[in-house]
Amino acid sequence: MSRQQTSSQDPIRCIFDRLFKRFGPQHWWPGQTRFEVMVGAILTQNTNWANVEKAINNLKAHGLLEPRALYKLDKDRLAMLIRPAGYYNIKAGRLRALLEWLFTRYKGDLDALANVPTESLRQQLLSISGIGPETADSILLYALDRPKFVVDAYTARIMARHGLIEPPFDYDQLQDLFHRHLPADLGLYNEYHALLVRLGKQYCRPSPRCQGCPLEDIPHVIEPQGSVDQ
DNA sequence: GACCAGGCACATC
DNA sequence: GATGTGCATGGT
Repeated sequence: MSRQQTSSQDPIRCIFDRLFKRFGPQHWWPGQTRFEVMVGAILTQNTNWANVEKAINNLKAHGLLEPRALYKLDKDRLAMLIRPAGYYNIKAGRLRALLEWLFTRYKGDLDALANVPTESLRQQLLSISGIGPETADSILLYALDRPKFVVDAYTARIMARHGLIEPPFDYDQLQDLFHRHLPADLGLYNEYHALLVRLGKQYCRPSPRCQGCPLEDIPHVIEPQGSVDQ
C-alpha cells in the first residue's frame, strides 16, 4: 500500500494530516463563552447544529446565556426557548440538571472548575442525568480545556467504515484508540474531532456515498481492541 | 414523505 | 449485558 503524501505512517495521525490538508482549520467550538459551549453541548445531542443555533440565539436574545440567569428561569419557559433544537422538554431538564450541579457544588462559578482534576470532573459530569460520555467530553475539551478526545457518531462511522477499528466497539474503546495514537494536545483534539464531523457530513452518511472521500486510500489497519478488560 | 442530525435514559428480555 | 424505544424540530 502506498504512503504517498502522508506525513506519518500512523494511520490515526495520517488521517488527521489528510483531513487538515483537505479542509483546513474548522474553528471549533462555535461558542463565545465557556457557558455557551456547555449549553450547546447538551442542545446538540442528536440534533443538527443549525437548529441548536436557533435555540442559542433565543437564549441570547433574552439575556439568558449566563449561569445565574438560566438557573433562575422556569423550566417550561426554558423548554419553549430551546424548542427549535428538538427534544425540548428533555433538554430543558438536562440543562437544569447541569445548572443544579454547577450551583450546588460550585455556586455557579465556572472558574471554580479550574482546580478540579480532569478525571474527577469527568465523573461528576457523567453523574449528571442527561450527560453521557460524548457530552461530558465535549464540555471538558471545548469549554474547560481538558485534553479528552470527543467521540461521536461520525467518528464511529468513519473509523469503522475505513477499517481502523473492528465492530463491535464502545465509546471508551474508540476514545482510547485516539488517546493511544495522539499526544494529549488540546488543539489537536479540538481540530481532529471537528474535521471528522466535517468529513462525516459530506462523505460518511449512514447511507454510503463515499466517492471522493479524502480517506479512500488510507491503509486499513484493524486495531486490537483497547485495554478495557473486566 | 422519508431520511438525517455533533445522545441519553429507561424498559424489557 | 444486549437490544429496543421515546424524546422532536427543521433542513434536504
